Amino acid sequence: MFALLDCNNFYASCERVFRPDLNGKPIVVLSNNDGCVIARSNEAKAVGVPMGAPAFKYQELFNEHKVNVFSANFALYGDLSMRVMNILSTYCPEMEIYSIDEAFLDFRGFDYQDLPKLGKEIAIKVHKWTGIPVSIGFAETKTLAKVANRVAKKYPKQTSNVHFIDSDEKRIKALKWLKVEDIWGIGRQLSKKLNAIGVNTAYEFTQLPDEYVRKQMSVVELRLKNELAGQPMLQIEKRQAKKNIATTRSFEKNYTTFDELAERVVTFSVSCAEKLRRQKSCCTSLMVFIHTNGFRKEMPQYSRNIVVKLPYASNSGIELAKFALQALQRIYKQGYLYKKAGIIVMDFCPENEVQHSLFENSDPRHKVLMKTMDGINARIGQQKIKLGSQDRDRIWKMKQERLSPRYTTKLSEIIIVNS
DNA sequence: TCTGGGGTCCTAGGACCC
DNA sequence: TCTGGGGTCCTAGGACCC
Repeated sequence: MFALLDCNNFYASCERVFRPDLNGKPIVVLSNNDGCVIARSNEAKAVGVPMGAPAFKYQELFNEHKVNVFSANFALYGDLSMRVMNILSTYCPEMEIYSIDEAFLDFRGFDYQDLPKLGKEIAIKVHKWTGIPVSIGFAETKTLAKVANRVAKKYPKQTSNVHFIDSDEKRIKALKWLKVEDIWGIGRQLSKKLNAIGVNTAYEFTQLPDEYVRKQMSVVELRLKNELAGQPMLQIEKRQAKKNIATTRSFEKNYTTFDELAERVVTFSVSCAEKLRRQKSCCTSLMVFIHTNGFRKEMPQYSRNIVVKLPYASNSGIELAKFALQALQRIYKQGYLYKKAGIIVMDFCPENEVQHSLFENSDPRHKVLMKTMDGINARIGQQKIKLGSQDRDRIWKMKQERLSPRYTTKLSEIIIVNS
């Protein structure tokens, strides 16, 4: 049996942990710059706030239903996520942290355990110890565990937040209930295609011939079909080094000059370099992109990206910033209102296996310098040491008007019980 | 006025090799 | 008159996930 544990409305639930007065009340959490809705409590879903809703368009609805609005507080969510995962790791050695609020557990071989009982125990303990409510689905494949999890979420009372698919009857019942677009791995495009040929439920999808799925779709969907039929095709995956790393942001206002964009590009490069060093990789190419606000159709639009191959592998913020700036120079055009920019670093190699070049190499002094900078920033706070070409005063100048305290990671913001 | 950020995998087609 | 068969690597684009 595989289990999938998923935290219910995770970000919204995090906001409730230290604010029990918000239980039963609608909550939404907004993206960076307080742009759009990225999480909703059940009550917020019930009053009709859709996922991804632009906050400014829904202000009236928020007011009308007294929706509690929060800016994303990733320090809090990350810390609570870690606590949840720590508890899970005490139950099962084979675990895959699939996202900030989800984990697969491999219970194959737990033959003498009463898994239904264990599942309930896990759900209760996580809730009790962290304040985060969770749902758990058990089944013979990861994809079916996802399905089971959905059932548990949809029927919390009947299932006590834990659902088992342990017979063919239950499997078929769940698949007949599940809409095809709700299958893990079937998105908007594929469900449109499937609906067009009369396939509306997960069960109907499993009845398609293999060759059809393989030809009309791809091996991924064929794997999915087998998984839904109860044949495990996916295993628990070990945490792997990333193959791409990105730092991209929308700006709080439009930028016009090269210098404004350059500062952002340098800062994003420094951030990518830090992330590279954290996983002990160097990159050998990088992409810079800039674009105007695509939502403002009446404005002149401009959008370009450029990929540059580096002459040598590097994870030095100084070097990446230098190459990124050269790239920016090649794509920047005057006369546009820029809304977003980003850096994506690609083509990695391990930092201790860098192929040296005969003529041009990464400055060896940077290694020591970066280590020192990382050390200082780790000790006294992010971005305390920066490059001269970065804006000294700003951290991420983001609009975050509804930010909750960092209850668990910042001593000065700890909750006061009685003052 | 205001619309997020960060990832992965697969396929088809072109260029090239012997 | 007749024009093979088997590969690899790379890229862009499209799909998906949270």
